[in-house]
Amino acid sequence: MSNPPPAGRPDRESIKVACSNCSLRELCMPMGLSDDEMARIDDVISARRKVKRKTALFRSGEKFHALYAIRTGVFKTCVVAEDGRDQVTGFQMAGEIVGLDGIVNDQHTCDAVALEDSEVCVMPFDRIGELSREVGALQHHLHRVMSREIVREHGVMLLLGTMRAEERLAAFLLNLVQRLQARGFSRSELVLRMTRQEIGSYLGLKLETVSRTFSRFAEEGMIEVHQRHVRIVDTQRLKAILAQPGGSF
Amino acid sequence: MSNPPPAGRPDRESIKVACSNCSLRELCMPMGLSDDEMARIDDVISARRKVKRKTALFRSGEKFHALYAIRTGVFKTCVVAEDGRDQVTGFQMAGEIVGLDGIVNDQHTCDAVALEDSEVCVMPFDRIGELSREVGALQHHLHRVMSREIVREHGVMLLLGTMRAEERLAAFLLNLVQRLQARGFSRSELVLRMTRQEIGSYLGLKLETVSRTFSRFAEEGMIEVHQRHVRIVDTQRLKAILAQPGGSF
DNA sequence: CGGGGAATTGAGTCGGGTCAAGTATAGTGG
DNA sequence: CCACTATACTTGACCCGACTCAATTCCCCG
Repeated sequence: MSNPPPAGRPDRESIKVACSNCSLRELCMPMGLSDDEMARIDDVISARRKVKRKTALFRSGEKFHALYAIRTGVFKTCVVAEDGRDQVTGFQMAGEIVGLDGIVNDQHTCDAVALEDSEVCVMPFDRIGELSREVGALQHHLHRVMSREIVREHGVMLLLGTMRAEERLAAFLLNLVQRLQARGFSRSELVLRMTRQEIGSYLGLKLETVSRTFSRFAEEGMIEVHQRHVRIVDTQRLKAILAQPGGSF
Repeated sequence: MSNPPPAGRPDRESIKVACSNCSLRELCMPMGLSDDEMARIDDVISARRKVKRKTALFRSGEKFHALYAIRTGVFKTCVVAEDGRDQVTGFQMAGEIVGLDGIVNDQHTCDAVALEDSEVCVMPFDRIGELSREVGALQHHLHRVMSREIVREHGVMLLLGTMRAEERLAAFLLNLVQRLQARGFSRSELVLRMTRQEIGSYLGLKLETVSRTFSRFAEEGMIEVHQRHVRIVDTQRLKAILAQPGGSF
């Protein structure tokens, strides 16, 4: 664990990360930085951290000291009430940032759990704060990331507050596939990294309802489902579900 | 409207606002600032703006250029889907900040509508950005405000995703009265500034359900309801509703 | 190859939605 | 000041979509 890496073969855990040549740069970093600015940002990213499937990157109650940029893998974030009920608040993938919830009270208020073996960049928050005071683009970028999260959650509230089961699942699938496509994956084929239970928690449904709704979509020829493998056959019809409810107002 | 204010009696619309002696300072500003820092923040708050009941402070689609700190009154924020469905995403009162959603795309993504005649401080966002680069406390404060909003929305997602109607309304009332108490109002008496419809939208319920649930609480002697006047008679029992659902997992 | 979590499917129930009627309250204009 | 209207609220009856409980089936992994 704390042994020095064998000579000639650097320990992957401890080598310096370089945003400057990271393929996810355009996903999690501001655009149009000078070489100097980029180098200083590289300097802030202190380390990578691997997180094995089903283990937590952080848990509610832990002290907050860093934001995390996901390099590979998928996470879920979830909050739990005192009585034990829990709610998945989001699924995050490569290039997305987790940990923003911890800033208010210097303490995480949700769990971030890897759904598959994953790797993140650790970005100590005080360092980010310092640097963003000097690099305006970084400051603005951070504000945008937080604002984007607020807007995303508005969308989830709309979903949870007004949509029926079919609409929720359609919205979920379309959102997932859209984000995957932006990362170079297929726009019709996807592998769910989360269980029906977790999808249900996110969408405010029971796992049986999620399963049944998948089956109904499949029956109607809109998708093909084999366990966690989903193929979207008719994107248009899936989108049309979102516009249905009662024919506007 | 654009007439110069009569001499000797400054136009309340145009006079310089001073955070430094605002009674809401501890609600919407960072603590422990030097006089100099405070003066510079005063300088950023460009103006106040009055917003009449039922009119919008900003609307979805409008260009974003400022955050707004509420001085007096109450607002609701709501998002609307393409098909016209809308969802109230929050109710904001004195000392709270609205407009954070606009940062990502330089454009507001929700409406902020006054529920009673209100007044806000206009805080141009580029000025905030500049100043927060120099005043560390302001920078951190802004981050905390945004993070707090993210955490609040997590709570709403938990409510919408897992709670039954009674729990939702109990949580809503307890939250409202707690925030009012923090502002020096009674901890048992409150006047709702929003309709049953709006409460329902926020809680993911129909207005009839909200009304029925109020009536049930009243029947059971936990609250007294006369239209928008609510008296909380038994806070403990109201809190107990939140811990019920099935007796933990 | 066997064990166990995950997923599917069915039958029955119920909480909250829908539709509708009736009442209270706040504005508005005469 | 009062009548009139619009809007908000309450309440009842009925219905339906999602939940509950339960029984299999399907894989994935050791």
